Amino acid sequence: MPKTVLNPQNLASVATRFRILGVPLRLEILNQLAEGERTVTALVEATGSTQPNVSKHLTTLLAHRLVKREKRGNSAYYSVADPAVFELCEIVCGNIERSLEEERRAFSG
Amino acid sequence: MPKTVLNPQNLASVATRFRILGVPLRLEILNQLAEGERTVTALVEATGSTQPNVSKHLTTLLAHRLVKREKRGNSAYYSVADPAVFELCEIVCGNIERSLEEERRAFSG
DNA sequence: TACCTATATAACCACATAATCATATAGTCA
DNA sequence: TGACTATATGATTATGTGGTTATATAGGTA
Repeated sequence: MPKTVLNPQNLASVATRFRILGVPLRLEILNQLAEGERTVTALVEATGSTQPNVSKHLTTLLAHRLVKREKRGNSAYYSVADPAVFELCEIVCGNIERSLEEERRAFSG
Repeated sequence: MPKTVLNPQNLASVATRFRILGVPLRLEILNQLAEGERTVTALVEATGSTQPNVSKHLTTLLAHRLVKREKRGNSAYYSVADPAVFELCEIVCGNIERSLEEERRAFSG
């Protein structure tokens, strides 16, 4: 199964997608969008970052199709393109938890 | 559920883990290790990269507990620490496939 | 028209890091 | 011991990119 997943043609694409997710602010944005669509302004307030920075990350997320964009009136409403990304985060959290647990056991002997 | 996963304390850890996976050569290494433990030399040959480069990436993967290391004789045998990482790749591939399919549909009308 | 708000973008800086080269370390075997 | 192999590491370079500032664009409203 992994061999199918990681064949040479897909390898770069997969790596790119991981790299996109490897920025805390972008994860925070996606986390906000998990609760529903949000405007840029709302995301700026929620994350505490600057408007150009949030906007740029949204552009990146959009370019890689991790979010969708809908312009209504004066605002741009962003939403998660594929909720499956959250499964990723859960698996990663599971990974980390197991790592830490193992580390703890190794420490405690 | 996503809120639990992406709480502020874990956000940086999760992002880091994604960033570790966001390098093609590291994915290629993990892909090789999916078939079983490998020495550094074997990974150098399989990937076509240089020995110091492979060794450095293995050190990174080890530091973040994505691989395990066992020294036997003159060689170091690396193996995957947590097979769950391959689930990540499958999900990402699913994401990408759906994106491309959507793009294709949008193009074909 | 003019003014306000929301969003995007261009220019720039600073930093992280992937890759390379050279070298060091460590184990094996004669 | 010395010679060989395998692996790790330090120094260096080059490149990518996250963040900031300033500005541009566009829609709404008077």
